[in-house]
Amino acid sequence: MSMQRCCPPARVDQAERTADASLFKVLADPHRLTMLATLARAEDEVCVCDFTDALPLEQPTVSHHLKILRDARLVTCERRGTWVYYRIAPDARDRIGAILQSVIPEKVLV
Amino acid sequence: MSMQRCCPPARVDQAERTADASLFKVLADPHRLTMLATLARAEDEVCVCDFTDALPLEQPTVSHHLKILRDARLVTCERRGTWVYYRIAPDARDRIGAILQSVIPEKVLV
DNA sequence: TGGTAATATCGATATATGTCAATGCAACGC
DNA sequence: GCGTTGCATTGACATATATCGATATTACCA
Repeated sequence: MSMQRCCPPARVDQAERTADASLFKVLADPHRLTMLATLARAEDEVCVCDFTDALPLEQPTVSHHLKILRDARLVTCERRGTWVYYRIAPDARDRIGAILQSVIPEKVLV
Repeated sequence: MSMQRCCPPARVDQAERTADASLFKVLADPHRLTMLATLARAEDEVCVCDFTDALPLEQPTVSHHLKILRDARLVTCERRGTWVYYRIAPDARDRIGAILQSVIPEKVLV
């Protein structure tokens, strides 16, 4: 007897997920998460020097991570004098939440 | 005049974020997101062969990605005969949502 | 104008990651 | 047992990423 198929073929999701994966990639570093958590909890903006002081990273590395967060538009920045101040983007959480919802939709009880 | 400090020093978040970052790393690949999205939408379980058929990846690569999802306990699997069937872990969404909440807490309107 | 301080960028390097061919292993049918 | 099929593992390789020293840039102050 010939082997039967394993099962009715499942529909594999066809949505393009490259951009979503890219955003998760931005989140896939503990120091960037620390930066985001700090910015999310800050009353106001946070100076780059605070990160440089507090994180176990050299200044170019801090700057590198901030650029990745900027490019992903999860944070915004503003220079005042020699200093640069960062804020979390107002829609940062919603953007991540929306992606999570699109990948694993919340089951609503009927 | 001497330059003043940039600002009252901000408290940089001290929580350990390595494990959180690791979970986001698991999500930081478009093919793994496709697998999760497929499993999340499946009525029931999904056979590995469906992924091998539908994704533009060779079988060892599919197996590699599934192992990463397994190790992160975002999916479970069960062998029946020659075939192996995967399911999304029941707490997958909640675990990711909890991390998002811990990094960027939702602002509750007062 | 010249010096200093804060941040960004560049270049180099070590490590991590995605991919696949080759191989191993388990289960099935004959 | 033997061949076949589905999936996992291994090993190799190319690319991506985190990190840092060196340097550039910008703004301030004397």
